Amino acid sequence: MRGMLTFQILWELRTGPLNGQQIAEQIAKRRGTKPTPGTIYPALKDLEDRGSVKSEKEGRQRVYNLTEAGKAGYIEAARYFNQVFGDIAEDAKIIVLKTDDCSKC
Amino acid sequence: MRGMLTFQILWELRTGPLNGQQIAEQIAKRRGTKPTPGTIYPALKDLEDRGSVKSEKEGRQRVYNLTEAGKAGYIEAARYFNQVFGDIAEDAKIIVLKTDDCSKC
DNA sequence: TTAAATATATCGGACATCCAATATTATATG
DNA sequence: CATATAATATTGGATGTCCGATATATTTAA
Repeated sequence: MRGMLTFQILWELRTGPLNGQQIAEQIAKRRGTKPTPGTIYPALKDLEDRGSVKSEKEGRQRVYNLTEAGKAGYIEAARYFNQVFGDIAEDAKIIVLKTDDCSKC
Repeated sequence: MRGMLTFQILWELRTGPLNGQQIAEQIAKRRGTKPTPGTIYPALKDLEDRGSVKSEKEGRQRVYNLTEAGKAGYIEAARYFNQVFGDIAEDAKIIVLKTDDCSKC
């Protein structure tokens, strides 16, 4: 699906400003592997070019924040995600619950 | 995200055999636009080459079914999806509920 | 002061998605 | 029988993802 990385970045930024490496670490927590700089920085640059995030350089770190447009875009993407994946996500959750139960037997 | 289209195809096939156009229509129901032949048939061919689905030609239709490997692969992909997107999906659902409530005010 | 570590930034290449356009095959309709 | 429709199949191009490698900038450690 297109746009899933940027959607995840917007999701991470919804709670407050983060720098590039922090975003990568948050994504790593969920997906198990840390995205490399070659993944994170072009995506952040693209989001900034499109006006969804704004960054401020603080020393060697660049801190990223959602803009108003970014918040609106995140909500729109969340609605679309729910529309496309809502049922799929429910099934996935059930599968995990069933599989975990079985693995405890 | 990589692999999301094939994950959706496996999800549609989990309930029984479908042909290419039926799969496209099921995906269209959720995402609002119907994938074109250029999207569906290469993806189905790849899934068959990898042993996740098996097809049988019936007249001008080719009917696709999950294989045992496909079922296992679907469960694995569902677990990964839940791991990466479980929290995101919950938030997306909350956003939809809140936005729908507001649009009714 | 210098070296190491951290953070950022870029680029080329590979993979997956997505489509438009085109072609082929098989069935339905006139 | 000829035409239209439906389904499949393929290809090239564009977009997004993802990475490894490399380079630059800044802070920290030796």
